[in-house]
Amino acid sequence: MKHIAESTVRRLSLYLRFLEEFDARAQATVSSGELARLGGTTSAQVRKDLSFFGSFGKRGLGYAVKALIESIREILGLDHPWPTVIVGAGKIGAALAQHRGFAARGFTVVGIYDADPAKVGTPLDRLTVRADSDLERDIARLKPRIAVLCVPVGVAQPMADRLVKAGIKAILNFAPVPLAVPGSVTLRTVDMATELEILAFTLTNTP
Amino acid sequence: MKHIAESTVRRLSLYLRFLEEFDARAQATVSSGELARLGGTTSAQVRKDLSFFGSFGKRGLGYAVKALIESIREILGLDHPWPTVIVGAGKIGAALAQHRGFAARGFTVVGIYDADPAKVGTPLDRLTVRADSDLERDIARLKPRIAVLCVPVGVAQPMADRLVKAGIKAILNFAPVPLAVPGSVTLRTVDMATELEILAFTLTNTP
DNA sequence: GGTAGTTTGTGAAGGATTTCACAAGCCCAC
DNA sequence: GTGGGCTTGTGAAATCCTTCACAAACTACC
Repeated sequence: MKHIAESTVRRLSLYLRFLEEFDARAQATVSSGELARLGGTTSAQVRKDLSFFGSFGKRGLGYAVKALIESIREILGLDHPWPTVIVGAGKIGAALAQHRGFAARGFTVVGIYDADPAKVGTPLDRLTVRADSDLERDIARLKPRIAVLCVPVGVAQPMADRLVKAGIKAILNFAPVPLAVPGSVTLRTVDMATELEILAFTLTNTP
Repeated sequence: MKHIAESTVRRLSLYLRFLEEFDARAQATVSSGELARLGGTTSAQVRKDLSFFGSFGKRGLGYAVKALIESIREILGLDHPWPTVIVGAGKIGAALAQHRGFAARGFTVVGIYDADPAKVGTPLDRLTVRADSDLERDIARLKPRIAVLCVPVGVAQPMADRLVKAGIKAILNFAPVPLAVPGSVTLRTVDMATELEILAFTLTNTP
């Protein structure tokens, strides 16, 4: 398949949110213009984004909300659950483990791990923090393909290496350090400080 | 000034990290190639990024680490502190309030607020959760220009409106909903579920 | 002082993404 | 069934971002 820009995928995720809201309000169809207005983009952009994957609308009418939800779910791979592990049960890891939004989208947290014996055993929602030495066994058993990495900077790279070796195929990294992973593994780093710095830059450079 | 792409600013933030590491190891100069390798980009990109703001290197030699750190700090606006408020003392808000990386970059959290009386008074590091009714007075007094918004989806928009009215100029939004703010206010939304969905898409669409 | 070896800064080229603009298709009313 | 009013899907144009490639400038060493 042709390469799809990340910005396109990000917008599809956003459209999906809006569509679910429309569905909740029992609106049956929606136009590219409506989705665009909500998403802060243009109707042409919405149509182009969808057109990479097929033809989902009806001219003159717009898109059937329920059908488009199904289609986008399938495009994003959300038509089946994604067992996920969280590594690091510090403040951020624990917060994410209890985060509603993940489960709602099919990212089932099947385990949260920490190297600190003091944290092991802590209950978090329906989970209990487990020892990081259990990671390999649990990954082999529960077959999560995604890991959310919330460990301190110093141990992020070795832990990423362990996860890759254990069979993890995608890592969402919250440690403020760029990680090296093999090409067969997908990596995304979310760095809160960088986001604030972008804000600071904008404030500094706009009159 | 000419418009600068967000990707450029994001990379500058990254270069700054590397430069600080080089400085900690007492390396005095660095080439665009070294920065590029660490950052997963090309040396031409590094030089182009910097060239938007001036000419910082010496041909044949590279960049003086300490001087470039100073220059990038100034470009990003990190040469002075940024008082910041966190709104919402739930799991994510509390985690961010205690996050080391913010203070390290000059984002001083001057207050954390919540509407839930049960949370008000909770100590977090050197701060105590305050009532959200204190927001307007505190913003007027402490003059933060940046707010980190960690409230539930349902109240995110009204709270953003309040913050804007109170004088906040930039919002980092963790609520999974796009907010409307006036053009004079900068907004960034970080949506964890979207990040996971991008991973899911990649896993689904790579052989 | 001159030469070899680096590395920067930057126009120009190339590639990617967004926007434009319009034909084609659909519904509804009559 | 025909016309009017919408809305999609999509090539083409425009814009934005990255990579290329090379002259200019510096150090080191003889």
